[in-house]
Amino acid sequence: MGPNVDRRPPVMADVARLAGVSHQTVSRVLNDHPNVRAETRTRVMRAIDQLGYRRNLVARALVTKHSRTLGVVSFDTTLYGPASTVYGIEQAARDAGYFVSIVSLRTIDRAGVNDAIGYLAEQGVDGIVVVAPQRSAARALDDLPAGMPAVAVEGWHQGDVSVVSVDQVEGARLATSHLLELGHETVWHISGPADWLEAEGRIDGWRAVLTAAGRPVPGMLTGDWSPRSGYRAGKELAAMAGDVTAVFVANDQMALGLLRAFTEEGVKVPEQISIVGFDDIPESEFFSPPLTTIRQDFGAVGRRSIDVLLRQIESGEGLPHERLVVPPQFVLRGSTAAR
Amino acid sequence: MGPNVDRRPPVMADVARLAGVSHQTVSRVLNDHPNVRAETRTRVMRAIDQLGYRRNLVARALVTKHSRTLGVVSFDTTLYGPASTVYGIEQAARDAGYFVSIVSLRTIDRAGVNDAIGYLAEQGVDGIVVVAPQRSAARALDDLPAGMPAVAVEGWHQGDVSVVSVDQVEGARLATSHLLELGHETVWHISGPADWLEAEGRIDGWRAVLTAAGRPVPGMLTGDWSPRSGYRAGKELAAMAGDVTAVFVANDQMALGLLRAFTEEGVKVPEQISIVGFDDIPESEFFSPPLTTIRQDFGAVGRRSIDVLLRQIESGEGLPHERLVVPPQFVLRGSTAAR
DNA sequence: CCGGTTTCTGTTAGCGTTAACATCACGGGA
DNA sequence: TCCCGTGATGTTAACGCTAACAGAAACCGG
Repeated sequence: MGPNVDRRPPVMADVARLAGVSHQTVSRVLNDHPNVRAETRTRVMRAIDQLGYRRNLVARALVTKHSRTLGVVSFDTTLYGPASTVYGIEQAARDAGYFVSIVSLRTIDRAGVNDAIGYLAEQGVDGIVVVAPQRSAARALDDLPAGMPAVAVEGWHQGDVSVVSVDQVEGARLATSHLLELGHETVWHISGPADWLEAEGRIDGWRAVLTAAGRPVPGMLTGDWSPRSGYRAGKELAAMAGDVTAVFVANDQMALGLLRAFTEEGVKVPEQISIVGFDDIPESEFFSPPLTTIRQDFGAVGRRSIDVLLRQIESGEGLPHERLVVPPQFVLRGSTAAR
Repeated sequence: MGPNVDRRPPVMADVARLAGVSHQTVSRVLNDHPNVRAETRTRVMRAIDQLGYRRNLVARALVTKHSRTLGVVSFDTTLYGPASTVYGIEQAARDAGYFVSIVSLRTIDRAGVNDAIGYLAEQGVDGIVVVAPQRSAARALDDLPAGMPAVAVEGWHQGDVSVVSVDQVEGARLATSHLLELGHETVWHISGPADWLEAEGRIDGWRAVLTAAGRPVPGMLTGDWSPRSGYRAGKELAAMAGDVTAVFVANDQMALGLLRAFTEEGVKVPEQISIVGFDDIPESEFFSPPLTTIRQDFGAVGRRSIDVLLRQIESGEGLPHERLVVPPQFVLRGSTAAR
């Protein structure tokens, strides 16, 4: 059927020939250049979908030096937090007309993050978002390729890179004060793993409220974010019987483990012990009892980070680095009660 | 400091000049071409990291016609299932030396999936994985760009595209038979939403076991995968008092909602009603009681789909389309008991 | 009806890489 | 000694697109 029997996909020149114009005119039509006669435009358009032509963005990127692709480096996108953040990033990027190329690290360390950034740079991304919740990962941002726009999410700030994050310290404050206001003498804390910035922020907020109120700061248990580690901590706490009346757990999954351990040990929540979690995962509302927790708006974090990044890209570098903080939100449910 | 004070990143020609060779030789070194003298190779290498040169993969893709990038189209990567699948895909792809470009759809319909595929095709991906758990989305695969390697995950098979999925029917069989073996007269089912292929498969397996055993097939309740919808179903079921003794719930999140509703209504699990879930999310083990469920190995699904896709890409089309099924696994915990 | 805009379209020259072919030096067998 | 194969390198021409400039056609006021 006609001249188009060969396998090779059509290129601009083919469209041009069919429409009886130059390839440049086709380019103009595709890029909404104003100076094209309406009739010419429709003729080109007709040729385009007659041939099923799609423009080759690789060739375009080569000459414009913009790929309209953003790189995202993240850690274990199986977890609710990272997954939601990346989702927010992807949505915001696509709304702005950008593609998203993802590198999801198994283990997160400086070298791994650096490699990932390197790959993305070779691939020609216009900017990079690094979801770097760990100290070691955050440090990798110090040696970004020169002139590469970048944003750190939940990252640590010191160098010259913008950071968007939820105010962890404030979240921990909300949780701890709530428990004190209910009349508890002090609040125990099950923290996240050591190297994590979020874990540190939550510890800081918890400790700050306690000392400001002149309360004793109990020894702290450390988990790894998993329900299982919360379960182990719960067993330990349950053994301490009446000493413990209130616990602030660094995330909802560990809180679930705690709840389970308490159920097994016959400890009643919230009658004997009150619990506050962190994150507000979709399940929390249906725990037994429903979990009082601190909500993080991961979607907002993702969107804001793209805002910051695009502003950097489109203004052609030179912008001062920003530090954007998304406020956490207290969510009252059934796992806390007055002492 | 020397000639390299300008901002423009170095290109192959710069490296060539510094090493005193032609740009083609630099290309040869970079591509591990055998015919390069060892001494020349090291000279080039030295020049490369002296200049901090990185090769421009966009230019490379333009001439080779291979971007070494794979496209992934998915739906709500906030959910554990899709998130885990995409994670598996990304890991497998990177191990094979491919990048992954993701489009995560808010709502999934034929037009949306088609657009996404179109964008990815323009961007020059070498192949596409579509996580298409809905009938409507699966149909979009019928009009893939000609010659574009593709794989559907959890998709529907009829046209000429390979499919990788967990055997939903078998999973539902395992769940239902387990409950019958415990002596329950029949098994109720809370299904997933109508258009979803996974929901359909689970209904089929459930119904098949029931009719094969000559048991009555109770009316079916339908949820939307969310804990809340499970909660609503749980309230309904609780109202039916002694009639219901066993429930197979189409996913773990809804099972959690069910558990919560039963707790509120004073229905004891597993004493009065046994429950089996589906997915085995990390939380299930710590529900009260720990949930008996059917595990889906999402990571394996992701990896297998990349296997299939790469085989297609690297053999230069023409391969027969495959249908790969990953077996589900029964996980016995505490939410089921003998009648 | 003429010079000077303005609008439309075409021509040419890259972007940075790899493919294909050309060249050159070297070594070994006839 | 000559010739030819082989290995190492260089030269040239794409890849498909946009930018920059050039030219033609249409328009306008004096």
